Amino acid sequence: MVSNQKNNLNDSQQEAVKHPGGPLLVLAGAGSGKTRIITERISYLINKHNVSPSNILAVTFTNKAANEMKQRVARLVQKEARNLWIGTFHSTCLRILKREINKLDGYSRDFIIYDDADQIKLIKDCMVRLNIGERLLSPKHVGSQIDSAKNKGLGPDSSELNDYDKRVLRIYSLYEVELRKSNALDFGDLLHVTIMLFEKKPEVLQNYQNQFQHILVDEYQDTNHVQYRIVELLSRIHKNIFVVGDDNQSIYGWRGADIKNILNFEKDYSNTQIIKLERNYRSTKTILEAANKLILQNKNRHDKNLWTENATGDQINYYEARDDKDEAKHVSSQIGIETKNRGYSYKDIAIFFRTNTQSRLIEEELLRSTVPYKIVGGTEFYKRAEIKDILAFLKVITNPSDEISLKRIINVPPRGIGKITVNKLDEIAREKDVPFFDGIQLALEEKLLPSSALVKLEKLFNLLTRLIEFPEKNDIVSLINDVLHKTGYLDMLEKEEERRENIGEILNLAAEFGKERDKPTLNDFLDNVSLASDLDNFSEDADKVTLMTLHSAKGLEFPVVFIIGMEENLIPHFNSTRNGQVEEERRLFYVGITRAKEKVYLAGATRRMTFGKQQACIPSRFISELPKELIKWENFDYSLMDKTRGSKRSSTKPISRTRITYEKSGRYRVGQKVVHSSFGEGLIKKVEGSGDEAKVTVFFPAYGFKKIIASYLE
DNA sequence: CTGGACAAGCTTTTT
DNA sequence: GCTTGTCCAG
Repeated sequence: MVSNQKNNLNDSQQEAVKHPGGPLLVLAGAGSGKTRIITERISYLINKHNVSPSNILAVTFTNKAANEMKQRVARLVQKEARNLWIGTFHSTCLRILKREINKLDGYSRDFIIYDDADQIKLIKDCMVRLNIGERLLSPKHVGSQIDSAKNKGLGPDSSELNDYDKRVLRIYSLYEVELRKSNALDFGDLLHVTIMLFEKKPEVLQNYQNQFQHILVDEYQDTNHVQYRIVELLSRIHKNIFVVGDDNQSIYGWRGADIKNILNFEKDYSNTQIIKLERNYRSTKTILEAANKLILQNKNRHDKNLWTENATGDQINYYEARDDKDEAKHVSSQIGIETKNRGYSYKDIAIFFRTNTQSRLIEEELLRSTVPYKIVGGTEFYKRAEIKDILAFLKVITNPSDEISLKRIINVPPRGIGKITVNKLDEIAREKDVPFFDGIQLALEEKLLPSSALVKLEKLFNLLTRLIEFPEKNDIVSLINDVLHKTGYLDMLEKEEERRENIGEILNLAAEFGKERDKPTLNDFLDNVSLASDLDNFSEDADKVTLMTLHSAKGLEFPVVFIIGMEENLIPHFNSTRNGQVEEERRLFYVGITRAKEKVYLAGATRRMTFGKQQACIPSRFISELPKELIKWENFDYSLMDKTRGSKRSSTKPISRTRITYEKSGRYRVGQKVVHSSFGEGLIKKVEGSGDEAKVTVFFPAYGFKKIIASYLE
């Protein structure tokens, strides 16, 4: 938080904090003190209006934001802030379901949560059973279809899913049956089943409606339909719904977030008051002006005009790198300059990118130049095989019905139970209509398998039963240790230093969890882990450069921000240009720029390794949407004018390929009509160079003049 | 049944 | 370039 705002709220902010009640929409621009409004509002309600903390529900978008909010409120409030309901939609719904879900037929409170990897596995199993080949229908696609149905609150039998592929619907139906059998909920279920509960058990809904006298929602622009309904249902009695958001920062459309929720708020709630926060306390005038001009290109938005009294500050730097390696070197050397000559600490600096894979080269370069960094998200800790294995053991222990987890560990470490045995067990379980685990027991009792298999299965069965009977009074740490030793998992990792370290990390997590909770149960621990993400462990204390995706960057701020990969097909991402989601990509870039307090560095490359192949790239259209005078162009024309490089490169390539590109670029001449994948149809105005590196200047009616690498044109 | 060798497919973004 | 899946010899 910027110091000039530390103690005093401005008029609009005060108006929001002291809002008398009823629906309120706070349209808060980037850096206008959004989160602060919510914390101040909560403490105002508690301190000045004597509202009990347990009657307040505050929903945020990430666990990190929730934790931060809890801490800030705790500092402002005398009373027990612990009773506040602060969390993400998912964690809030989880909390409700853990108390109430048994009131719904077919659900029990000791359910476990399936993450998306578990979800995909289960979908694959279902597809095999339904004889639907993965070639015809990708499980991932099916998964996103199911998610999107759940985000709309639609079950597999819903008539509103008529336009869905029939096969997807059959998979969805079976998938639901299997989820119930495994006593598991997927991420979408946490919200979807909560709505079902509220609809089928009005008395449960009423309890919560009465309890939550005040509901506050942060990042309202990112709510999807189910989330919208949850909030709407819960606020019906007291109608004190206080939402804060910025439509310009809506970046989760792909997850079902509906920007209409914020655009139509005043239509949805009668007597809505709207307050706009347009003063930015974060960024320099330069950064803000660039961001404002950029977002002006979007049609679908509330009118806002962000302004600041901060200094003008430095120009925005744009560096056009030769290739992705050069880009990484540039970032790393600029970090060196900023820290050594300009007094910035490593923790003042962040590097944002569109896709997680982009981080690798940067990491390598930072390692080489010994710049300390931390990476948020990416190949997440919780996705590592050894972590998933241990968690699978724990899930089976707390919930033996969990088929996906049981199948994961049935032969880990290798104990001679292979595919054939598993398939037979599958058959047995399905024939007798019992969960997979009971199928094992049945096979043992009735000797339904060859004795060699039965011996191995019995060993495993006894091992698991012993672990399941592990007395509750023992803590989770010793349970994990027990799993590690008795299953032989630790022996298996004898030579795998890094994996053992990760195992150590999960032990630390369990120990910490044990300390935090009064009576920590295994099930709670697993819930906690399922909803946790790397983002939560992000700590501002360590003096390290932060690396993360543009999506994870939302809600954060840094004095110096680097955004890399400023190229067409990366931002806007390839998939978004075709689906007409360019506005959302623009908002994403907007989010990135507005994280910066003082300096913005943009970088893009003319060549980049994708799929293990060098690919030509052209600058992102968003670069040309920034006011030219605010930008310091570094190296911009370098790649276009450097002729030696072009000949050098083509000489290292196989002759046949060079010849082909020669012929291709030789096709182009001034006045010719060409088609580009992103810019559409255009007219050639100038041709420079030849071969692979030929540059063609093309006029596109919608985008103006562009210099393009010949091989990029159709 | 295991493990190694090879092929295929793949990349948005996250709770 | 990396990860996951498949095939085959042992």
